[in-house]
Amino acid sequence: MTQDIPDECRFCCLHYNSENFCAKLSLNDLVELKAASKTTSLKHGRELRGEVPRRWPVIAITKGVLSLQHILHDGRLTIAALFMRGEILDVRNSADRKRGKLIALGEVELCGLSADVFEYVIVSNPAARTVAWGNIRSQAFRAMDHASDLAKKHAMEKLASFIFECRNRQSLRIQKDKVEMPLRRSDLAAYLGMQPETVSRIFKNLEKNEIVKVTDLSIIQILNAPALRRIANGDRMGHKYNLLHQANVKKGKAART
Amino acid sequence: MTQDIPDECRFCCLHYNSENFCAKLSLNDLVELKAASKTTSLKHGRELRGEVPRRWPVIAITKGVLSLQHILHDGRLTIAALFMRGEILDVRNSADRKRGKLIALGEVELCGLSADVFEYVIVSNPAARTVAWGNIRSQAFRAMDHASDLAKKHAMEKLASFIFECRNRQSLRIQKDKVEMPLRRSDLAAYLGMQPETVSRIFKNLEKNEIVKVTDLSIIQILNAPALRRIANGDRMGHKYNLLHQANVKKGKAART
DNA sequence: CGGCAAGTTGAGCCAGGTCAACTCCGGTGG
DNA sequence: CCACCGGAGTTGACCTGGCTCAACTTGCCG
Repeated sequence: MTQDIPDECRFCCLHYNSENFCAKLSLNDLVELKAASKTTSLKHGRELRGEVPRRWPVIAITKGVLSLQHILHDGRLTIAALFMRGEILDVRNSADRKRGKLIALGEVELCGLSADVFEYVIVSNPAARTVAWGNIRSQAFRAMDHASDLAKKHAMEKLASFIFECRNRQSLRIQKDKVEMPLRRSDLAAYLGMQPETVSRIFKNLEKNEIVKVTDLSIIQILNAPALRRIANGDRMGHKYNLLHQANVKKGKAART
Repeated sequence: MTQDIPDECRFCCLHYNSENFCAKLSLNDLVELKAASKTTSLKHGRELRGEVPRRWPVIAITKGVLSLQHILHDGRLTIAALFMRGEILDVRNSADRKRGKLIALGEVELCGLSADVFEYVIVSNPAARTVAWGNIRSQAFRAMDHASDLAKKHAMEKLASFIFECRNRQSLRIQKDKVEMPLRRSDLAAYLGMQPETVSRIFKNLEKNEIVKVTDLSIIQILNAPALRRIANGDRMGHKYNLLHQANVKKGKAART
């Protein structure tokens, strides 16, 4: 009896994109994994919880952006990490850590995999293992990069870094110099550890200096990539743009040396 | 021909601590892995580079603290992550990412493992695989937690969180209420995204409020754990301690409600 | 005991947070 | 078709936590 690729998989980026996990599977394994999986979708702002993460704790994002949110006692909210299409998030044993909630930013579709079958695939298929291992490693290193951005960069530098992060992560590029930001301003602020007001001001400033152009609130066109790169890397030269308080300057405060 | 546990392994925490990677290995595998490994030590401030990370890219920390440092163009330095005794750090393919340097904080000893033999063990030994996978997952989640701390917490809250992080990570506890901080103040500041001066002021403040007592610059005694916990969690109540600028208060600024 | 690095203390300042008002836009129903 | 509403984003004015710079103290090593 010959089996065929399940329809849901055929049009799923984890399968048709040859670098992703499911693309590495044999037909048999794919069918088996599919049988032990559960697809769901989440609307903006909804939390992923309940049966899905408990019974299918290896979560492959097939569409949209899933965020890991932490909330402090007094209500301050941060987005600790973003998970985008093609990534696999392993939430096994997440009960024992009282870590944050998984909240959808925009429309999210995902495919929960059974831990047992996932484990079996990891052992039997070296290519799939390499992809999965590389995936979690890049999550770790990305989180570390992000932590170091938050630690020492100024608001404008963080935003510049994030534009590049988006560019690197997005699978489908619309146009060479355009980057899609699949987040609302307030979520962006929560991820970068700043206020929506500040995000707005920084974008305005970057536009005034003709470094980027914001077309659609979620599409950023990079006009001056080298300058943006310098800002992201914390070059002192970027400081000449760092004029959030232009008003003060106009009011007559002396320009710095 | 009967083999014995290699001496170096016998007294290594990765082996004698039953939760760690090498403890899960059969004697044969242990001997084989040892044969394909390379131990080194690094003095404070030295970078791990050259042959070791290239030829033995799976690095098990057996003693001390290794840091991943990022440096911005204008010299600002951050510690993106800390790797402590018992942890395994996988730096395969780290060439293709222009990510930071691995710098020893204090005396570090480590055991570099060959990628091939490590991979073989991962496949053949489920218990070892679970440990290694769990290890990298906790690195990822810890980095995310840290990122979210850096994003929204105040200096005192970050420091309080870090005291708990140290307590949770340290293998050997000296005394119930004492935590060892295996970092110098300036490294601590680099990890928490603040200035050494600020770290100093915060410690002074915590001592004045009898929440902790600093005995040895690297030993912190927790006097009031619930209060420290509240501060770490961002409870508003913590604000009553948040008086870095006591001078201003003394000078007559009105107390807040 | 002398010299250097690490840590501490003080004074002043500024980047970005806070608060409040306003604009923009998509959806809804009369 | 337009008036209304509510949430997201923007703008302005002001304030403050923590950075900066500089001077000082402490601890460590030869």
